[in-house]
Amino acid sequence: MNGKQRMVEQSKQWLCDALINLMAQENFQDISITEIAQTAELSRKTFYHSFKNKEAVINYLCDQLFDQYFEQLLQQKPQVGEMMLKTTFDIFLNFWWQKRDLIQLLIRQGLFDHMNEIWQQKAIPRYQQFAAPWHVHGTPTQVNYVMAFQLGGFTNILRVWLGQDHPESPEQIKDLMLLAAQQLADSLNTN
Amino acid sequence: MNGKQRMVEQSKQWLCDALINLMAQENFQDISITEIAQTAELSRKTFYHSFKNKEAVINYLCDQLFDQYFEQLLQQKPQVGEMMLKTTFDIFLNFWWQKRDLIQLLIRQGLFDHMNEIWQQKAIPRYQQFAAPWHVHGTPTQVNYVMAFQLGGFTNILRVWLGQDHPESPEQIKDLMLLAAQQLADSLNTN
DNA sequence: AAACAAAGGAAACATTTGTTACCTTTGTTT
DNA sequence: AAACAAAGGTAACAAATGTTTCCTTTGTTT
Repeated sequence: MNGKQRMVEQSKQWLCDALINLMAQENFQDISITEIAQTAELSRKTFYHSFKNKEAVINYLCDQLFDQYFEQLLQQKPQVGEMMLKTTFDIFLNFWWQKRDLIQLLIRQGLFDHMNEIWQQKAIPRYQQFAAPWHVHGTPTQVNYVMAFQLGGFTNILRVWLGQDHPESPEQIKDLMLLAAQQLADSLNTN
Repeated sequence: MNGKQRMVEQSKQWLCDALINLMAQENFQDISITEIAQTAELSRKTFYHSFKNKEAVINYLCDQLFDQYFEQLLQQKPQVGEMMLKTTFDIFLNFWWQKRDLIQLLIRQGLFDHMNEIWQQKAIPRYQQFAAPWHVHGTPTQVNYVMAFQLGGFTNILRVWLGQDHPESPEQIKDLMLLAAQQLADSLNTN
C-alpha cells in the first residue's frame, strides 16, 4: 500500500469513526452527511469520494469486521470431532464478545440486519474453505442448505445474546449452546 | 372497522401496491415518494400521512405477511413428535412458496434483511404460544437461545431457497431439510 | 340536518442529498 | 526537478425529502 492509498484508507477510517461516534448519541436516520464530514474534520466532497452514502460506511465497517473474524478462524488448528465444535464456538463467541460495544450499537440502531446481509453474502462462499463444525455430507445442494441453517442459527444467537443490555459471558453462552445442540440431537433421534 | 379507517387502510394498500409494482422495474433506492404517490394516484401529502418514509411501507408489508403466516400456523392441529416437525415444515415451505414472487423481489432489492429484522422481533414473543417443532426443555434462557437458533436457521434457508432464479419445489426442500436435520443429529451424537 | 373531525389535495418551504465545476495540494513517475 | 495523476477543499446546483399552511371533501356524531 502506497502513500496515496493510505491517505484514502485513512479518510475512510476517520469517516467511519465519526459515524460510530455520532451513532452513540444520535439516531442513524437523523445523522446527515454534513455532520459526519464535520465530525471527521473533512469536507462533504471527501465523503462522497470515499463512500456512495451512509449505508456504504456501514458496509465498509462490516466488511472489516468479517475479514477480521475469518482471519481468526483460519488460524484455528485443524481439528476433528467434538473438539472442533468447541473451538469454533470459542472463536465465534470470544470474537463477538470483544466487539460487543460496536455490535450493541448496530443492534440498537436497527442495523444488525444490514450486517447480517453482508455476513451471509461473504460467509457462504468462504465457508467452503473450511469443514463445518459438525460433519456434513451429501450433494452440494444439501451441504449448502445445512450450512445456511447453521449460519443463520449462529447469527441469530448473536443477535439475541448481544441484543441484551447486560449479555451473559461467552463461557455461559458456550455451555448453553452445547447443551442446546445436544438436546436438539436427542429430540430428533427419539422422535 | 368503520368507513374512515377503511379509507386509510385502502390508501396504505394502494401505496404498497404501487411500490411493489415500481420495484419490479426500478431500483428501490431510486424510487421517489413522488413516483409512488403518482403510481397510486394519490398526493404526496397522503403518502406522508400514511407512512413515515419508503422503509415504513416495507415494514407495513412485512407485518401483513407475518400476520398471515402466524394465522396459518395457529390453525395447525396440535401434533407431537415427527408429524409435528413435518407439519411445521409443510406450513413454512408452502406459505413462502405461495409468496415467492414478492420474496424474490425483496431479496433482489436487498430488502430481505429488513424483513428478517421484523420477523425476529415479532416471532420470538409469538413463538411462546407454540411448542417448538422439536421438543425443547430447560431454563427460559436455554429455550430462548434454542428458539433463536432454529428461527435464524429457517429464515436463512428461506433466503438461500428463494434467492435462486429457479427455486426447487417445496417438496424437494422438505426432503432436504428432514435429511439435513437427521444428519445434524447423527453427527452431534457420534462426536 | 348541522356541526365536527379527520383525510386528501395543492402548493410553498427549508433541508438534505448527490453531482458538478474549478482550484489547490500532495504523492508518484520519469 | 518537472510533469502528472489523484485526492481534498470551496462553492454552486438540481432534485428529492420531509414539513407546513390553507383549503376541500367525506364520514361520524349528536
